[in-house]
Amino acid sequence: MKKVTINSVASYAGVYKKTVSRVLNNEPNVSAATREKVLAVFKELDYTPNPIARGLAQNRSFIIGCLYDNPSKSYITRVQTGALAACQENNYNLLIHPCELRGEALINNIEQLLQSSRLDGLVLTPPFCDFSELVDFLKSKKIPYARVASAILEDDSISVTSNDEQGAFEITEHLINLGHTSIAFIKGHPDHSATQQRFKGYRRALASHGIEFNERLVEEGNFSYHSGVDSARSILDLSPRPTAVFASNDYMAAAVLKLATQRNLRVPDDISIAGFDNAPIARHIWPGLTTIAQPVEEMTKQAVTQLITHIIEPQESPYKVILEAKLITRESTAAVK
Amino acid sequence: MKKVTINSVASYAGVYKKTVSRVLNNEPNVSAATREKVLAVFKELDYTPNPIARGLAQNRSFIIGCLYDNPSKSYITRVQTGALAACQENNYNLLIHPCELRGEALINNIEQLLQSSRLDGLVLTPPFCDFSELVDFLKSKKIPYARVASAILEDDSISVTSNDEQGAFEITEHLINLGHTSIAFIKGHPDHSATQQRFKGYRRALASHGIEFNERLVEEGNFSYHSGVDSARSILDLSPRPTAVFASNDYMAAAVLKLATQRNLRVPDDISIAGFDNAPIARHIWPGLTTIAQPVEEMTKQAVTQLITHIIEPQESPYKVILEAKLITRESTAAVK
DNA sequence: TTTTTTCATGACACCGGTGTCACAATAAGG
DNA sequence: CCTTATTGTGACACCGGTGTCATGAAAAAA
Repeated sequence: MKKVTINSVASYAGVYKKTVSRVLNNEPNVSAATREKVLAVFKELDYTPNPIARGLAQNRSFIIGCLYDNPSKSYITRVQTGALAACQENNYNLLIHPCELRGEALINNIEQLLQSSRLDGLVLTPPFCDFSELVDFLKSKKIPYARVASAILEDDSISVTSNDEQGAFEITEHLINLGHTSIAFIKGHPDHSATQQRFKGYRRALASHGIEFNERLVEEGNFSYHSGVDSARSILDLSPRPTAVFASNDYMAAAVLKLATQRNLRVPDDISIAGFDNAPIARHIWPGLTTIAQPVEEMTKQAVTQLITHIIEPQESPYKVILEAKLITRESTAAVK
Repeated sequence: MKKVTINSVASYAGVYKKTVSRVLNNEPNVSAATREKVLAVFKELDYTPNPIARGLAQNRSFIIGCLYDNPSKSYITRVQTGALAACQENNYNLLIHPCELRGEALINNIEQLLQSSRLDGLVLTPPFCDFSELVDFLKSKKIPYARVASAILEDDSISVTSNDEQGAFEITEHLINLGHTSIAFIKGHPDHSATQQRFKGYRRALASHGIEFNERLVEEGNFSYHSGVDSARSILDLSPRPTAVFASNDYMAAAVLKLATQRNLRVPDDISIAGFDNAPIARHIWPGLTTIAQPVEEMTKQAVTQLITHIIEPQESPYKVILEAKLITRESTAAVK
């Protein structure tokens, strides 16, 4: 495999390399005949432009960075899938960068990343999407970024979200419609805006059905399975025991299910359990979890597509979309007996 | 943030840029005084070399590609974690590239990837690590690669593996020691070498304990949860029903557990279930799954570290390591009644 | 002390593209 | 038919580093 460079193409086609570059970039001011000729040589020599050289000349890397700090592996892979789809369509590459939001030197870490990799832009997934310290830093450095699943919409940046509050409202209402009035709630990680949103939806559903909010039914979790176990213990120890539990994600819901089963409670006969996210585990366990499905891949794909569009040619008005979340009922919720 | 280039550093330090380059790359033939001076300027101007320019000059991209085609999200993220750890230590970046082994044009796809991204090397995860068509292609193109969790050790390339056969032997023996003699087995995806290895270990354990192998107890799966459901159905329909099931991974084992529970079988009292991989789901369900834990992150980290070492300076003898797998007993297996 | 070797550094081309401008050829306008 | 725009292409510097070689100074050997 001898190297095919722009120079070899140029001499082979009998034109100057700048002309080849013009064809490559679909620039105007190239005669149709020349364009055809060069394109034919591309085919014949099987030429692919060197992205590194291009990057050097244009000060671009054709790489997007994806920031995450999330205990849910399934969420991460869904984000990656969506981001990769967008990247591939645009001949971009994806660089993944897990790091801790509360790490001692997040900003330094990111600065280091940007300096060493010359990323063209960043995708901020929860909880980074709502971390103003980081967002402000990126703004000051003029690094393009897009936010996925953020609760903050006022910001003048690219943002693709789904409606967490509404999803939580619907799943709570689903429980209420099944006759439940004592519904425990497990919160997510306080750094994630989804945590507040889902809690709001839960409270709004209670209020709109005239059910009094009871603080003792609320447990603090952090989206991890382990935190779900602790919360579940507190909830199942309550007396009277709630007839339903709504956990802010499926891992914590799975933890409730596990503990309930260990205690010989029948789900959903003795207690209904609902989750959020439609993670794989929701259908891998018995009974399957009633949950809310969010279009995570689609959100991320749209966000990254817009980010790349913006990088290539800065847009006047920021792209903002809110996608629908959908209730999925499985066996873990049933009418109260 | 004005740009700091090698030229600005050079003029600031009063040396020629090549000298700066020498300091950057720790080349010999730089006087201690000059080196100190240049290093001081690095600090003062907060200089970071531009990897793109470097890449152009050295025809390198400082990017490793990670190939996978795996239904297990937890496995993928573990691989990524290990690979990222190695990359970060060496100032490399990781590019992830999911693609289908049996896709119509895998080789074309990979060729395209290599041409467009100028990757410095590839990590092959199962099932790619044992796909000779791809390995031969990479060899012919002289693309450095490392294989993770491969069963083929004869190859003269970097390979880090754990002993699947031995792991399967141990977990089968664990069941036998609990008194089980009728142990069903669910195979993995036929394209994965682990599938054969685990099956071998299962058979060796049976043989070494004088238990006759029964073909009717073996089901074909493909590592997906869904395939586990189908296999589980066949196994639970057998009469007499086996007293234990060993599934080639935890997702399929979880499927067996789900179906058994749906049919009101008690696990492990009525039937023991064992998995493989120690995926998160193994401890997220009740009863927790007895399984084999492999050091996936560590394997990948070592493989990538060696790959990078090899890229920087080709090694004479290929790096080969086999790491230990470990039996983890949980509640899903018990003595036969 | 003279000659040879080693060492530190400079000069410059080069990696493979893109940006800017000059210039000739062609098309449009008066 | 001549002047003025427009268009297609070439020439060349430049992006920010590294490779190669020349050269002068210092150290080692004769």
